[in-house]
Amino acid sequence: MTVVTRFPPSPTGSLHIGSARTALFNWLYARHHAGQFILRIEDTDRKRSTKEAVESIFDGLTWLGLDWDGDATFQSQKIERHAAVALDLLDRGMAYKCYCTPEELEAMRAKARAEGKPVFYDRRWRDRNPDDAPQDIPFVVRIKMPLDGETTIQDQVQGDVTIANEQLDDFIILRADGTPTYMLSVVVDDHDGGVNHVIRGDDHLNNAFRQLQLYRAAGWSIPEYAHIPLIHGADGQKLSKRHGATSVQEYRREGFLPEALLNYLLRLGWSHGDDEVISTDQAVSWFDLDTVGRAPARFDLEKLESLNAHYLREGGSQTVIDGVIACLREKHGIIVDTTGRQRIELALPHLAQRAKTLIELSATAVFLIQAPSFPLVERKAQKILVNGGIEVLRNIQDSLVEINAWNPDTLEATLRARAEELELGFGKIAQPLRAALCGSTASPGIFDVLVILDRDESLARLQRAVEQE
RNA sequence: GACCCCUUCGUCUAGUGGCCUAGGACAUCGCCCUUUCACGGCGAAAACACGGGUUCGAGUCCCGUAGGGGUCACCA
Repeated sequence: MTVVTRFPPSPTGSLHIGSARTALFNWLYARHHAGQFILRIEDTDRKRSTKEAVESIFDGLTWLGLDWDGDATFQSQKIERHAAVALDLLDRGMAYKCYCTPEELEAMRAKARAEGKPVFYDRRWRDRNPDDAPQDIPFVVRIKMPLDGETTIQDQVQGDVTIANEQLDDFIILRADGTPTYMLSVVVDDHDGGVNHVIRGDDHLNNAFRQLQLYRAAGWSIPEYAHIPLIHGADGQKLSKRHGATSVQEYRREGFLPEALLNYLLRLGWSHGDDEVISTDQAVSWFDLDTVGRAPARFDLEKLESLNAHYLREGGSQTVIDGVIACLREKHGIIVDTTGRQRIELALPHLAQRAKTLIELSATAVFLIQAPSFPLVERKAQKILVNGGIEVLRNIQDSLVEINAWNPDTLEATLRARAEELELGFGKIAQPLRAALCGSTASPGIFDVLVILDRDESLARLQRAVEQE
C-alpha cells in the first residue's frame, strides 16, 4: 500500500510555524515511505479564506522545500460531493434531520454546562417521527453516533486512546443552507484522496473519534492516525502572535535559512538519539512516527538561532550570498556591483562565523561595499583613531604602501615587524587599522580584511583616515 | 465544568527494568586560543513534579495527587 499523507491548511492567514511543522512531519513520512504528500486547501469558510493566504501557504511550503504531489486541491470545489454523502447517509438512516434553532441549542448547552454534563445536543430529533417535522423550516443533518460502548483510536503517537461513546454527540454534517461542515468534508476528502495516514496536531485528537464514526457510517476504511503535540510559546501557552513571529515568512524576513528552520522544527518533538544537526536528506531516511514525543514543546528562539548560525557557516553557498545582497539592498539601501559581490564571496567564510542570521551577516558586510566616512559614527572606533591611532597609522602607512605582494603572509610579516620596531603590542596597530578600514572595532582578522578589500581600496581608506583632523 | 493528553537540567531532548554516579544540544558561567568581535577547544553549574505500590532492583511498569495543555460551534 502506498502511503498517502496530506496537509490541509485553512487559508485564513499566512503559513503558521506550527502548521509548517505538521506539514514537515507529513512530508517526511510520505517521502520516507516513498509515498504521496498531498496539499488540500480547506477554504470552505468563505468569509475568512483569502487568496493572499493561499499564496502565502504555497510560498511558505515552497521556500521550505516541502513539495507536494500533484496539484493542490480546494475543498470548496467539492462541496456538492460532500453534501451528496450527507444525503446518502440520511437515506440510509445513518443520519437524521434536526430542526432546532441556534437559540434552542444555546439554551441546551447552557443547561448542560450548568449541570456539569457533557456540553452537547440532546438528540431530541433523533427518534422523532418524521411526520412531526415542521414544514418550510430549514433543517440540518446530524450523524447518529453510537449511544453506548466505547471507541478507541490506535494512534501512532498517542497510543491507544479510548473514549466513552456517550461523550460523542450527534454533530452536524450538513448545515441548514445545505453546505457540509468541516467534520464531514475532511473525512470525504481524505477518503476520496486515498489518504491513509492522518498526521496532525493533537488539538484534533477529539475530532478523530467523531470522524472515525463517520468513516464507519460511510463504510470506508479508517486511516492510521498520528496526533502530534502542539508547539507552545516560551511561556508554555499556545503559540500566538504575542510570542513574536508565528509565520514562516516572518522567519524568512528575519534572516533564517529554510534548512535551519526545518531542522529546528524537526527536533521539536522528534529525536534520533543525540543527533542535533540533521540534514533534510537524513531526516527523510530516519523519520518515523514512533520517535515522536507526546509532550508539547516550547519554542526556543535561541536554539533556532544557533542552528541558523551553523547552517550559515556550513552552507557558504550562492543562496547565502544572494540573501546577503538582498538584505543589503532592503535593509541598508546598498546596491552591490560586481566588485562588491566578489568581496562578499571572499569575506563570507569570515563573516559567517560572526552572524546568527542573514540580517546580522549583511550588517557586518556593509563595510565591504561602503567605505567608512570620517569621523566615524561608531564612537569607540573613532576614539581609537583620535587617541593616538592616527599617529600609529601614519607610522605604518609607508610600509604598507611598499608591499606589492598583497597577501596575508606578507602583510602579517610586515605589520608584525613594524609593531616590534615601534615597540607596540600588535593590537595597537591592528585596532586603528581596523577602525580605518572597517569603521568599526569588530571585523574579520585584519589581514583578511586587507586582502578582501584589496590593495588599492585598503590604501585609499587608510589615506582618508590619516587625512582627517 | 466534562472528556482526552502530557510531566527528565532554564529550553529541546537521550533513556523502552540493572549499561544512569542520568547522556547530548542551546542558553549561562569559567579557562584556553587571540589583532577586535566571533569561531573553536577544555571545563563547571544545572533535571527524573510529588506520594504510594509492583520488583532482588524503577527515570523506565501500575495507582493516586498536583501542575500544565487540548477539545467541547450550523469555524476549520
